[in-house]
Amino acid sequence: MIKDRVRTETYRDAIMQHQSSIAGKQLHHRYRCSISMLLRCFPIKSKLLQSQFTNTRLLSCATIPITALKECNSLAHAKLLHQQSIMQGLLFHLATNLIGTYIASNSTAYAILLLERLPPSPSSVFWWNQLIRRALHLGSPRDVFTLYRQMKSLGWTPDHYTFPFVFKACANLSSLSLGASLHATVSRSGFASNVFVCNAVVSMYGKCGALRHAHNMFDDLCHRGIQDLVSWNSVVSAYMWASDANTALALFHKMTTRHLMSPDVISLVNILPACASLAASLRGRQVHGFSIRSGLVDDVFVGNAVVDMYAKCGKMEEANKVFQRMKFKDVVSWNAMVTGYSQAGRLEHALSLFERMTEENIELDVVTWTAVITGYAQRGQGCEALDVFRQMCDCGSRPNVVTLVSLLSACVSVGALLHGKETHCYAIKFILNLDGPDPGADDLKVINGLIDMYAKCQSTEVARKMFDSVSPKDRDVVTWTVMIGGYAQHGDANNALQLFSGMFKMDKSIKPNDFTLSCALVACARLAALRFGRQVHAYVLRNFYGSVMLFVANCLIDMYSKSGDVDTAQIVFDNMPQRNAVSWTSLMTGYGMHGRGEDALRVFDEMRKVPLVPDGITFLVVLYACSHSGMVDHGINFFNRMSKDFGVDPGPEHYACMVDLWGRAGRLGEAMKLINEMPMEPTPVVWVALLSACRLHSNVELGEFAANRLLELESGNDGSYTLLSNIYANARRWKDVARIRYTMKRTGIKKRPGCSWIQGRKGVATFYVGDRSHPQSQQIYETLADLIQRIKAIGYVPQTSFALHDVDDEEKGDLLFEHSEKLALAYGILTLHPRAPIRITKNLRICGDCHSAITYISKIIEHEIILRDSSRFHHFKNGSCSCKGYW
DNA sequence: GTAGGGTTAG
Repeated sequence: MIKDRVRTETYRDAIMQHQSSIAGKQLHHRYRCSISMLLRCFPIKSKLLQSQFTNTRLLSCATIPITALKECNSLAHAKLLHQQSIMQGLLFHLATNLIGTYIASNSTAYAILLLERLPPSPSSVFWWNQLIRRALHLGSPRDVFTLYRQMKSLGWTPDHYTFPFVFKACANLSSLSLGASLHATVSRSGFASNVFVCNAVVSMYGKCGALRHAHNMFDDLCHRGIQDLVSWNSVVSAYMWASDANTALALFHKMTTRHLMSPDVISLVNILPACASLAASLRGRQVHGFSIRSGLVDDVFVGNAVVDMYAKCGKMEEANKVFQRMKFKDVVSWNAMVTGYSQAGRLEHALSLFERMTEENIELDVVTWTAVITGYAQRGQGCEALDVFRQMCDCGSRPNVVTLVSLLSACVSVGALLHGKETHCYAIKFILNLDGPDPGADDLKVINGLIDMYAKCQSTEVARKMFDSVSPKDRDVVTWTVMIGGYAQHGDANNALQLFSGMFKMDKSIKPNDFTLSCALVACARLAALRFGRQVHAYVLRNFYGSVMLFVANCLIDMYSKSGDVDTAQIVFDNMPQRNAVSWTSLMTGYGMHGRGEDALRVFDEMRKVPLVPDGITFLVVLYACSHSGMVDHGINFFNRMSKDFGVDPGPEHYACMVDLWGRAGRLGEAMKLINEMPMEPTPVVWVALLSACRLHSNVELGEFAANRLLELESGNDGSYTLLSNIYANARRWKDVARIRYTMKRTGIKKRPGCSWIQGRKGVATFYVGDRSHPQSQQIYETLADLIQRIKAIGYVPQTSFALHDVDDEEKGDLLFEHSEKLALAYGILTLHPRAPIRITKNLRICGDCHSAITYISKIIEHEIILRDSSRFHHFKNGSCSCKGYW
């Protein structure tokens, strides 16, 4: 009956027949027949059957024609086919179909089960390759190795299709050891002549950071004459991985000119970033031209790379032109533009593109968001960056390592410790993977960012704890650099130098880079640690011979001038192969600090001849130099010309400098007049300049006025209280002194203790006021007492107003004699070679009495005394000081 | 029938 129906009836009828056999609990036999019939007629159509097939109890006795099942690819079909081929004794013939079906339906475990039972044969290696390829594309390089080892242990021989996949897995794991041993296997098994396999080797070495090996393999291919375009592309890509864009470009050039290879899409997307990273816009333009002529520019990858190349070369107009003409744009095209504008500091353009992306329903990805966050961070708009981060999270976009590092730099730019901590929490929750024994490369980037953030947000101790928590073997040069830099800028510069030395001792293999060296030099400059600075300089010369990096050289100029040796700063400057605006201003600042205004102005003139256009900072430095050298007329002249002749409008800092200039020269009326003429509200620095001048010239009324303005703006500054208190003390207004001292006590403002240190023969010795902790303390005080006696005899009179106490004059004198700079000087005289210069650094301004005493002392000793205070340098020699009273 | 080289954020 059923047979008849099969011949004549429709699918619907057959189904009905089937259903009735279930409902009527018909004989098993009939049920089997109904399934067979349905399958025979309608093998794929029947959803109902698919669900029935999984019922193995029913299927175990049904015989289904194999042809009906061959083309199916669901797991259920595969299982049925598997079962039927066993039943019908066809498994061996059908195994490969089955494996394919299992792989296609993501059931690799079944596929492997079958492969384990199959006798190895070259033609069936195909299925292992399929499995391996699948694992690779799913991003599981470890599974690739498991499969590779499994197939070998079962007696299969990998072929020339297998190896490229496995090499790629090595590359993804960046495991040179796996890659190299696989390379050995390949050479032994006679695949050395297969260009596909060899190209994969080149690529693997490149991605594992073994550039030399990659190039050797490539040379080998060339030598045997079997290299093709992919070989060239692979080796160029290897150089790009090693960030050697110069060689990449040279190879590309050789490939196109000498070997007459015609670049393809991949050659172009390889070489355009090389042009970009070198800002070689001319070469980039040539490549762009070629891509237009060859029509390859229509490829979205090429188009994106061209846009990015122009953007990185700072040619946003060109980038935009290409972007506009692109037939097909994807999110990368937009990102390249957003990033370009953001990097060029044209954040408004970036933001408007960002908005257009939203309007045009282009899905923003993590790169888009990160580019905007970075744009804000670079501008110092940390709050906006954090807002964008929140928006990003709200939109469901997952921040990654780069986003977090950018966000941390945004926190740094606004000193937002709290937001930094929030970011830290976020990192722990979602980004950092701290389960393993040691942090991965991505983890380390975030940890480095966190150390940097804590150090720069005034939490050097937390930063140090994090630094210590990273095991020395896991630290990279950035880890060391951010910690050293944190100490140099925001913590104790001594710690920075200690850590810098410790780095060499702890890890012989670690090499400081230009950032590390700059941070160490910043610390030296802070401490005026000339000897340490010279050692760093020597290290630079030994290890970076002929290529002292611009940044480092600028720091050397700063270090030498701040350590009292501006002449060596000039030598460093003279020997620089290239200079930027910072080099010039650093040198001018150096001369300014030492009161060598004439030299500063000479440098300014030379700078204009280069020619370099002076900006706001240049003028600030020039005015500073004039003011510290007493060159009042020059200063006034520059101040008047800067806006008129150079188009640079003076800011509050320029006004402060002018107030300083008038004030030091004792022309307080003119200083006050200038403040009144200011087009903007005076900032604290302006009032500090006036207050200092009032202290210098004993003007109580104006001093009080300045101090009150200052305290309105920032009440927590101990310096302003001290200055005012000194003014009162000088006028013998002890009640006012007491009032100030009371206010300070009440509001918890503490006067920073004065501290001086001196470059001794063995190291640095540090002194506080009245310090008796030094082992040679007794000799130091004796030397000092002797000196004071001797200079009193030649006319020195202690200027008691500098002692901040309402006590009788004799006692004040005693306190004065214990000032840290005097102690340091006595120690220097006691321990240094006769005639060796004595280099002293003080954290605050030198006290007036000390200045007078040291001037006298320089008359009776043979040493030159070079003293740096918080404002400038004083070179004492033969009874006079280089500051000529301008301090 | 499978394979090698690729764009954007720090």
